[in-house]
Amino acid sequence: MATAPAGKATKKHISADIRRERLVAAALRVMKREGVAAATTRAICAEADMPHGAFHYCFRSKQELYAALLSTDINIALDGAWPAVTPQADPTENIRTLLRAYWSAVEADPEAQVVLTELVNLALREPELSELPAWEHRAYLDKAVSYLERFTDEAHLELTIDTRALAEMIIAALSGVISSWLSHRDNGIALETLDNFAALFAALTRPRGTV
Amino acid sequence: MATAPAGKATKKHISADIRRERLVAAALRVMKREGVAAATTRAICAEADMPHGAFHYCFRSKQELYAALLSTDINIALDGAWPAVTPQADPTENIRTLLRAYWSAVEADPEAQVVLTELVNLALREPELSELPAWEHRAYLDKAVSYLERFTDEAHLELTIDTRALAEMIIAALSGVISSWLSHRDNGIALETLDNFAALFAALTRPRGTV
DNA sequence: GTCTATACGTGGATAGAC
DNA sequence: GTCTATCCACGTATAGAC
Repeated sequence: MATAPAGKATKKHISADIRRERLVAAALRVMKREGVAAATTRAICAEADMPHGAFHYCFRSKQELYAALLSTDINIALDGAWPAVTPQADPTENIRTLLRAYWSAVEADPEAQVVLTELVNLALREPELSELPAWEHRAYLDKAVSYLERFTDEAHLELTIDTRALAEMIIAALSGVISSWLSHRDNGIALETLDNFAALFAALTRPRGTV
Repeated sequence: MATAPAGKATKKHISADIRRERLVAAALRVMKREGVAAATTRAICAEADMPHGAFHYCFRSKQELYAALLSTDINIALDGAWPAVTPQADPTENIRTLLRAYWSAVEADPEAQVVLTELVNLALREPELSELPAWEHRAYLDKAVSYLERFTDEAHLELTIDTRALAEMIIAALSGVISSWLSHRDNGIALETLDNFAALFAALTRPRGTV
């Protein structure tokens, strides 16, 4: 921030932080376009219009870049996917809205999903990165739990199943549908399956106070 | 088969077919142990106790090996996972048995699942292999459909939803639970989630003839 | 801090002796 | 058919001039 007066540098002087951001963004573009395997340090630097040497004074190693991608950049797109509750509407409709909101984020940027699965797969093999998928899963789970709490609260419902257990099912349904979609690439089937899941999940709610 | 009299070869003479099988098996072992990325042609040949040069007169390219793995070797482990129906038992129990049978195949060889997801991911990027995941998905779907038909027939039930749609949900639930499990590695949660799904899916059945 | 040039290892694939 | 030796491209990472 306040450390770069940038006086009389012979070459362009860009703060390392900004360079990091640009490299991460460039990496993501390359990965979406050509796959994680094709995102070599050379390709990433070229995409970011930087010399190859820049990579290693922004990141100590390539794993550091993977970590940066997994911990920040990817999930952002899905952070806004937890919609408002409409108390007067059907439980089914509310949950369907939830699942559809998530799905439309996927549909809006399918390549990001492919990259995400590739990165998670990669991370599961690297001991230094293997906790990131676990964190990510827990983050999603917590998001789902707090949505369900908000939902049951505002719609005056209660669950006939443990909240966390239902959240786990929702996450599984979402990632399962995505996984199937990656194979068949049929948006209609994916959406229909999610709608069917919504109806099932709604059956696990009842008006509060009902015995 | 009948083409190798193996007369006076100076070096060991093994039919190319057998070599292929051994290489595929060796590749799978290496992949389970160290990941798909580590399964180089050299590592595979070393694992199979063959010289490196053997690889390329058994397979034209490495992609051919990937294809062989994806189309035959991996799915076999899960082929036996569709259990018998117990007509006198609960629908929930029958579906739970189905999901649990699949899951126990996963639990028996978790590394195989990791490898499978890695290979599918890889195949999704290679145009020449990208149809294999689609085929695999359809194969699972068909298996699930025929199980459901057998199930509803033998247990005198009917479905309140399209058979194929339910099959799609079952596949999604299974792969979703696996995907979550890859992150948290908690067998208990996975099994519990599957049991919960079983109860939900059973709610989509009713005794035949009921209006 | 920035960039060029290079080191060093390893990948898939092949040529050519046996 | 089989195996050894080699080719060539490309990966990450670093040394060292500016």
